Amino acid sequence: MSRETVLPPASRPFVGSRAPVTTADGPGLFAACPELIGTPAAYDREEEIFGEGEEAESVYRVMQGAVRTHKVLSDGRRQITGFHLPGDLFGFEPGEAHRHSAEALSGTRVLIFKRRQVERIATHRAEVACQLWSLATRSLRQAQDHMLLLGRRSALERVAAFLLDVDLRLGGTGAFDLPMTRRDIADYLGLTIETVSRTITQLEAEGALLRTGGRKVSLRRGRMHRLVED
Amino acid sequence: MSRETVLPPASRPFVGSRAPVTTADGPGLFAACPELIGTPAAYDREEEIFGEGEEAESVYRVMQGAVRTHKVLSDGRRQITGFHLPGDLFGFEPGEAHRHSAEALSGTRVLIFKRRQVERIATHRAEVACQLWSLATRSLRQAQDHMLLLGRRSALERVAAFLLDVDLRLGGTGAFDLPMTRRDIADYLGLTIETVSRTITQLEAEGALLRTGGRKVSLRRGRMHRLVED
DNA sequence: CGTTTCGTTGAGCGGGGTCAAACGACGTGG
DNA sequence: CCACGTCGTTTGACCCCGCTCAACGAAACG
Repeated sequence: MSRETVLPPASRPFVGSRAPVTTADGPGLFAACPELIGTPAAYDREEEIFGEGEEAESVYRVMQGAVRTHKVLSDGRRQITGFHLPGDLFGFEPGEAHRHSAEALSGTRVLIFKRRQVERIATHRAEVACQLWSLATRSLRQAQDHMLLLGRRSALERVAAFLLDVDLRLGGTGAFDLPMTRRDIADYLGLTIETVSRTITQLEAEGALLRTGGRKVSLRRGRMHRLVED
Repeated sequence: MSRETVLPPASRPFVGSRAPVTTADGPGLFAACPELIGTPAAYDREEEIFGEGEEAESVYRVMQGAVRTHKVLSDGRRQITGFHLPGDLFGFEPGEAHRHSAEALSGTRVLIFKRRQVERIATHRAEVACQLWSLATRSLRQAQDHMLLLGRRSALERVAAFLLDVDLRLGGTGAFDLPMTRRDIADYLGLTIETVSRTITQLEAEGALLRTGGRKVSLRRGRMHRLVED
């Protein structure tokens, strides 16, 4: 698998973190930890970053692009457990092996941290360990919110909630370009691609969004929110 | 709300942890931390331990009995995010307020730890912070497994997987007493009580389990496992 | 251009939901 | 001790949301 081919122009083994990382975990994880410098890497669209069962030797921070993590059943049914956008971390595992697979949704740049090194530092620097803790706790909360969605919400609510969430994480302007396919959305929401498609059509018919070509959408966030209605 | 009325005989504000806590997080969380001694408390069946929105000032460890944590939508739809058996911890939150409710399933004893105190200790004792981290990561993994179940498994698979899981957590003998109602099971599995009931009937008809009165069941674990497959 | 992948739409079906009734295990009071 | 009410569970009848199968349109790519 050739890395770094589809990627935009510019330096490939790029250095430092100049990406607009203003999301999630504040001013950057491990900020208070200069000896922890990630190794930059880049992945093509659909390229696997790690697979289920592989040894979990690294953790990752998205700098640019987007990543999905998922689990699969033996018959192919897939559940995407999370999308990771710039600023997000992923790849932490409690044991020695990954219990997920991870792939890049598009040309994606990440910083790689050695798991052993992170753990070693955490064992003698409480503030780093605390960061890891709060990070994991935040992911846990997200996971629990998603359980409510998967267990108890209708297709319409799922798609509406999803679009609002992506909008928020992408800047909250109400207009954005979906970084994932219908299949990815379906496998995240526990639906089929047909249902996702039909539901988006329905949302457009109800005036809750506008399809503005390709994967671009523009949300009427007021109407959208009324559909989710906590 | 009268605490400690339905509970078995014996001392109510009971002291120490004599319960058979051999589960989950090994030889007891905070074991390496003698200054962290939990305050014992007891709750009746169906009694609320904390509610969504309340200030999250404590974390809890189950010593005896069982606890459920859940989220609800405004129209009453409920998703149980976890059952907590002896040895388990619950009540951690990333923010200041609980984003769940928690109730006792039956007469239940817990140890209460002050969140502030735990956090204070974690900030200067890396090993405690690491324990918290690995705890959260383990919960996260469970949550992700449950997402796969909620998003992609059939009713039969859900119920079978659930029964196998409870069996395992209750000792793995194959015969046990379900500590929760059909409603709780349904709200955990994203089903209705009718579907849970019908599915158990079906499992019995297929010879995968035996109903041995009340909530007692006896699993044919071989057949059961073949239904979950993966 | 043809080919492939992705997205949309339609027709029909079925798994699981809804509504309703009856049953069994308890606990309470006559 | 039994009549009665309550609550949890089971079962039946019916229906609908979302899945399946299939065709077609629209980009992306060689």
